[in-house]
Amino acid sequence: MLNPSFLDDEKLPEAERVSVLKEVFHRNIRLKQIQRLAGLLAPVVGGTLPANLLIYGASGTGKSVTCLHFLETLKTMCSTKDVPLRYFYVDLTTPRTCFGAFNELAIALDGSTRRYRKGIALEHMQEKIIAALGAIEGFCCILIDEADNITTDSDIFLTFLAKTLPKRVPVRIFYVFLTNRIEWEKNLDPRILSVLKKQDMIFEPYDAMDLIEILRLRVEKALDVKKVEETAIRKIAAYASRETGDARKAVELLAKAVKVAEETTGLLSEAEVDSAEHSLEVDKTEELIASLAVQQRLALQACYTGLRHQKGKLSTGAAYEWYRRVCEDEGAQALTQRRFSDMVSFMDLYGLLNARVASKGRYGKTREISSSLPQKLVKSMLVSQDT
DNA sequence: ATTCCACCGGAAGGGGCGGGCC
DNA sequence: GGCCCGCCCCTTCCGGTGGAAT
Repeated sequence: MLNPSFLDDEKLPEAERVSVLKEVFHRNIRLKQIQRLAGLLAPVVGGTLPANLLIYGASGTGKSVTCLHFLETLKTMCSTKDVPLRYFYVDLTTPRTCFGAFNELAIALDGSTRRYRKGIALEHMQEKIIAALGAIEGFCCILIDEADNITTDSDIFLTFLAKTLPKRVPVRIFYVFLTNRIEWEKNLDPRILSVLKKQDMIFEPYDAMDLIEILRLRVEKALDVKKVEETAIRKIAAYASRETGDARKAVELLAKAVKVAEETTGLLSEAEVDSAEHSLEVDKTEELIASLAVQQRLALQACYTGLRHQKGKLSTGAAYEWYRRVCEDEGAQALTQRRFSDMVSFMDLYGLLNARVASKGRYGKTREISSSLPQKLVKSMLVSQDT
């Protein structure tokens, strides 16, 4: 491995990240999307305010990077025509409250890195934002990533964007909202929608060909190309595109496969990819188990201890008995069966076990709980929790 | 057809706590 | 920093349910 950081975006310095992205776009990936963006936002070059834009697309389809890249080009185009354009990026990737959203916006606008103290009145934040925008002229694009991620009072935030802000500042603003939830628009206040006067656009997931290009680029940057088989890349792309077409996942899988290859043959072929796929799945499950709440972990532990003693299926009642015993051992307060029942359905939902309701006629109706995890994982879980 | 088992899963209400707001 | 309200977790209560048994 020559330069492993190219397999992990988090570790890549900003400048490198940008140059990698440039190359992605040079290879004509996302070309269609860029052309559509251009079609919709082009008016600004001629000095007209374009409509606001709402972009849908699953995560990992390159919405953010494509938009950032495009806005950068748009900016240079504008400057050759003497149209002043600035753009700001508001990242709501992690859920924010209404206040938090204002905070992010303020940070993006005034360039400060520190977050504003919480406990400041909302109006104060709004004034800050207005002041920052009041200082600039011409056009301004605000790119709001994961706009659906505002947990509370998103109406207030959006109303401010749509109504208050344009009135209070001289700069002419247009927005680009990114979201991966198609139904977001539906739970918005229709009045806000009408003010926004927006246009929609959809980002298709990457197809296998796109992913192959992206992976090749990473391989060229990060690895000794001779040690990577073309078929392996294709396989990764196939895995990723079959699932969601998420480029991040594809790169993640590549990284894992490289790790596997390093530990074994030193050569990256299809076999390593398969093995990486598998171990990635195990990692995810372990992570999921580790992140469970205490009670849920106890319940899970109880189910699998029960299943060990009684092969096959377990009824809710029996599982609950095990659970009470486990709780006693651990010195924890056992919850009610009602709650336990909910936890079982929860864990079924997350694939940590199978639980389907079945009627046993005269002998009642219950969930049949059975294992859905590989034996190895179950063992390591029970061992690690016995300690 | 009826009974009845062993739970399901909705509703309502209590209580603790953490985040929003000043 | 401190207060307060909303949310989440939990319990209690209870009507509902599919199909073996009778």
